[in-house]
Amino acid sequence: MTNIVLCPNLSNMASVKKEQVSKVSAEEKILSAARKLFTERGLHAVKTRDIASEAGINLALLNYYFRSKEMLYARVMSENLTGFKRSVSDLFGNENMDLFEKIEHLSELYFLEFGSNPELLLFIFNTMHQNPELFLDGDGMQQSRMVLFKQIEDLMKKKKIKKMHPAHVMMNLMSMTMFPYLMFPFIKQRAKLDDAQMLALLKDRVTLIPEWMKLILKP
Amino acid sequence: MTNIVLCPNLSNMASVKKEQVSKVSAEEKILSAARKLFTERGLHAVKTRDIASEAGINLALLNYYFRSKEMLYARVMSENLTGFKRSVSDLFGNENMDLFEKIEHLSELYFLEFGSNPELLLFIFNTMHQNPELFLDGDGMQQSRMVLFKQIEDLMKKKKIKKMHPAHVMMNLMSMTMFPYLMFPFIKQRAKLDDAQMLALLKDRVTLIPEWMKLILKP
DNA sequence: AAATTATTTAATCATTTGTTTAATTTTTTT
DNA sequence: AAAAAAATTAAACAAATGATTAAATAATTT
Repeated sequence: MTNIVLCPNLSNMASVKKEQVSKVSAEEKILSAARKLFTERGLHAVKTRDIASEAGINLALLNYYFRSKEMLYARVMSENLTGFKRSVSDLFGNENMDLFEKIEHLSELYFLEFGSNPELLLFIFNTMHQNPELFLDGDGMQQSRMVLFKQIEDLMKKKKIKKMHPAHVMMNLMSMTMFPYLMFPFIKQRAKLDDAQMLALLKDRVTLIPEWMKLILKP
Repeated sequence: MTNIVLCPNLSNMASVKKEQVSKVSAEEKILSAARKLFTERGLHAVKTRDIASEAGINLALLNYYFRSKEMLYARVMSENLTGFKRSVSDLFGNENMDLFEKIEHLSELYFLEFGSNPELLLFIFNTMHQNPELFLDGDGMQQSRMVLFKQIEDLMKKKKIKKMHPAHVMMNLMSMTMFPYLMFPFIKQRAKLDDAQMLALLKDRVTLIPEWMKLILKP
């Protein structure tokens, strides 16, 4: 009797075999295809058959490895988010770094993460709206934001920076760093730039944004 | 023989009857429901049956009045876009208004348009990515942008504003005005604000953004 | 090598979903 | 009021789609 095993290794990525060196497993192929298609088109516009054919595997393997389309989507999401969320949380929560250092690092973090892959931020952005529950802040993120907010408010009390609602500081920082990646194809087209020029502009912003933030915040 | 008429008044909104005063036509109900649902969830996540039940009408009426789901979507889109695009185009192209006046007006335009309806900008944003062809600039918009760009470059030549790529000026302006509406629910939650407070913040930005832009652009 | 387990496949199932049909009711026109 | 047109409905259709099955193949273990 063939005793099939549903979802062989959903939680552990081990499955290290002796001679798989250059061979890409079906599971990996599915994940890559899913990442690509979900990123481009979102959950509902992508059909399981699209993923199967993009991955070059049989349709049934998708359910064999990931149980359902939704679980595959959640998996891709989770992978995309976890690392990035922790980077941001660590940065915001760092007590040994002042506001302007954090602005510099955040600006750079976004460039490194999304400069070569702008659709990824769009994907995250869409998921935020479609599955906000995946974005409920854990304790870590909440504490980290508290640290940052306190830093902002302290600087205001000491009159080191202009007095304004801390949300404005965050909105401006986030706007200037994230928005260009979200609008990538349109800015590219409207400003008549090629990929290299666009990337150069985004790289410029890594140093420009902290300068602009200083100008905005200077008392 | 009952000679049914497909798509009674797709192009003309006339259909003025004698005594429909307070009664909302099925067509209007469908449009409202479609606007609401498409705005919230996008094209693919919304099913025709969702629209029918939200509108409280028979499923077949959707096709009777709008031929297909896609055509209904296009209709909603077109309505959402046309007016707003013209406002922006007119503003950008106005030769009798200088850069900073335009910044002030744009900032206000966004607040008036999206302050009470933030999902609308999200909808437009999603459509930009899902149906970029609907956003191909007409001649009007292209010329208008040219006017604005020329103004920016002139000011730079005259050393009235700092020298930087005009795209940065546009990106910063657009970022600071649009982004908060796109992130509305998240900013609200994370900054622990209620709707009134959030609206007040957005209203503050109407005057703050032009000031910040001046700081950024001051040579 | 035999037995066991894991992977893969083609075919099929069961819903969902966009659309259409044909009949019925309501409204308007004659 | 009768006739015609328009609006509405319930039912059904056809295609798409997520998921499952059972059998076949490959890999691993004993």
